[in-house]
Amino acid sequence: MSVIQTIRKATVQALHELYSQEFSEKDFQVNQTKPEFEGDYTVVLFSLVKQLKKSPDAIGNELGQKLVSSHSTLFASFNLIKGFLNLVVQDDYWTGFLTTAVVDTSYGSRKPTGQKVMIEYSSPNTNKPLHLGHLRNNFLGWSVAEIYKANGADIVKTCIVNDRGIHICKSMIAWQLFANGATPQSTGIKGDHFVGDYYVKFNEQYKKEIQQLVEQGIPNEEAEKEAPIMKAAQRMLLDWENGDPAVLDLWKRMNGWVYEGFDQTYKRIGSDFQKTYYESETYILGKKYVEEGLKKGIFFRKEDGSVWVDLTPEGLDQKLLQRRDGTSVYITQDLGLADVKQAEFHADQSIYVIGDEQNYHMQVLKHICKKLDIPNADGIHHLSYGMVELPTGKMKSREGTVVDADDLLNEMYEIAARHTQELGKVKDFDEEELKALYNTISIGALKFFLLRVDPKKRMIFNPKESIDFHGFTGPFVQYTHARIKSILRKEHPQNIGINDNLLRLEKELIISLEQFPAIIDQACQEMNPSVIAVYVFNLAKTFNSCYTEHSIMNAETPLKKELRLQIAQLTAHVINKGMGMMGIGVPERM
RNA sequence: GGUCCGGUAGCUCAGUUGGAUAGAGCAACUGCCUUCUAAGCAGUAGGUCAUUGGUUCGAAUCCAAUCCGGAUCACCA
Repeated sequence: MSVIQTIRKATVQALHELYSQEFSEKDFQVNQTKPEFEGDYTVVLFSLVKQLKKSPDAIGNELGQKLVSSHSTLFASFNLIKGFLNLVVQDDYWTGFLTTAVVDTSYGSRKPTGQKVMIEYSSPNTNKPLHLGHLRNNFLGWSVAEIYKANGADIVKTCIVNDRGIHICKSMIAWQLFANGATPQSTGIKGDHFVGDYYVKFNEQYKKEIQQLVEQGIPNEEAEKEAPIMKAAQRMLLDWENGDPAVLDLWKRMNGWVYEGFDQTYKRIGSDFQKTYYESETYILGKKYVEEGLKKGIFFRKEDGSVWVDLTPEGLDQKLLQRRDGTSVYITQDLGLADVKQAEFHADQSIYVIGDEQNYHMQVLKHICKKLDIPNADGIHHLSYGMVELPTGKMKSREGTVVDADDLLNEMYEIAARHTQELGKVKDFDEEELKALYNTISIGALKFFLLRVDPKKRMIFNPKESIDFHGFTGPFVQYTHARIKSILRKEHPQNIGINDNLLRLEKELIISLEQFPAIIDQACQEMNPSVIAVYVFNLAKTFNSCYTEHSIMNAETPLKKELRLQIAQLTAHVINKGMGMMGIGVPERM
């Protein structure tokens, strides 16, 4: 049990014994004591005043004495300032925690709870390469999965690939028209970029054709429908749905190119999935729910034959589920997929990592799943994240204002390499080691940058300023780890018991280390990796202060040295584990 | 127009079961490498927590109204 939990329980009991009334942990607050006061944790007394009809000072004195006398191994003393009861925890208690935790190689991981959690993320389209927005999605999904794992959950990572539809047909048509049989192999262009280029070409040609038609006096709206290249794309979509072998063949070929490209990028950023679903295989699945919903009277059919669900009682609108021509729409596919996934994995919780533009859609999906009695529909959760924007505004692929994922990764790599060389670091690394280090640093900087912000907030990325390697960044934390490892290579702690007075920074570090499991828990509850990022940064900062202030190798006494080695070792472990939950590696040297 | 989300230092962001004098990083300025890695440390400066009112011992945090920004409400996905 954590210190703060112990204090809460002890306080409930002490209050009960003092005043013969029932209390719960919600009747008062326990916070970490502000640095300007003496103490480690603080019980806020104001909320007890009404119930006890006593002054805060009176309660504080009685409670403080009671706590210190009944928990003498935990508390050293207390002091009382304006209704705040500051408790000083025994140094022995902290060092006792330290010597136990430092030998626990799994510190920070809970035992398996049996809870099964499905996380769907990434979900790319196969007509263009990944961009910065996808990276935020990937990093979030992967990280939340790791956080759940650390909290004892059994995780299934899934991905739904949007491999069919008009957007793919656009790339296909443009390739037929303009490629002259070129391939990624013949041009040396990465497959997903290759296909994406034809998507861009389609839009250029489409624009031209619209303009020509408009110049012929055709209204803009009509021109958009009548442009030959658009009509060709629509025809191709029909041919695809009718199973035209030539179209299917081209489709498979071009998707294959894209997957090759995606695989490279996924490998580079460390994304993986246990199960990948393809929309081309799942898009018809929803139909049976339409029938079922109609039978149960949950859905209704309008005069034109289209099928709807009425969600006005839930405060939403009516939603279309099947077009009048009998084809299904986006949400219907999602219904089918939700059920298939559930049948395959029986998850208690199903998390969808999707942009906040789909908040409404996901709300509707959950309501319908519940109405249809899809198992564990209550466990559906939309992990909604904000868009990544440029200083100039939203990224738009059609206008070429997207930050491409591969380009960005390459650029980061170059910066990491240049920066490392300028600092004159690791002169004795061979080429392979250097490559690995530049990768670790650049990917770490990028992941940390995207994960340190609360997912639900929109964030701004300024490519000009690029990403810093100083301050609240991945490399800062990685550097702290490398520093510690440099010491531990020279000397390890003996892992003996410690009985020594703690200096301010030593104690601050141990307190922080002790909070790690609670931090993981919070990050898990909130599905928010930024909680980990902030924590790990603060830990590293405190360590660096301590490092400069108090020498480890030349400590005042052998016992001090042992203490600081233990702190250093546990700090390295927690940094490693915390960064690992964000998919960020930590180097031994940098 | 309805619904949802956001507005905290010049910039990027922390800070919700309401708690002590609102915190980091970047940028600016001042110091610190003959001592465990200076991708570091110590310090200075920078605030009407969008605005107004309310709730109470106490509000960046809760409530109401207003202003600003965004998303969404498609027989697109």
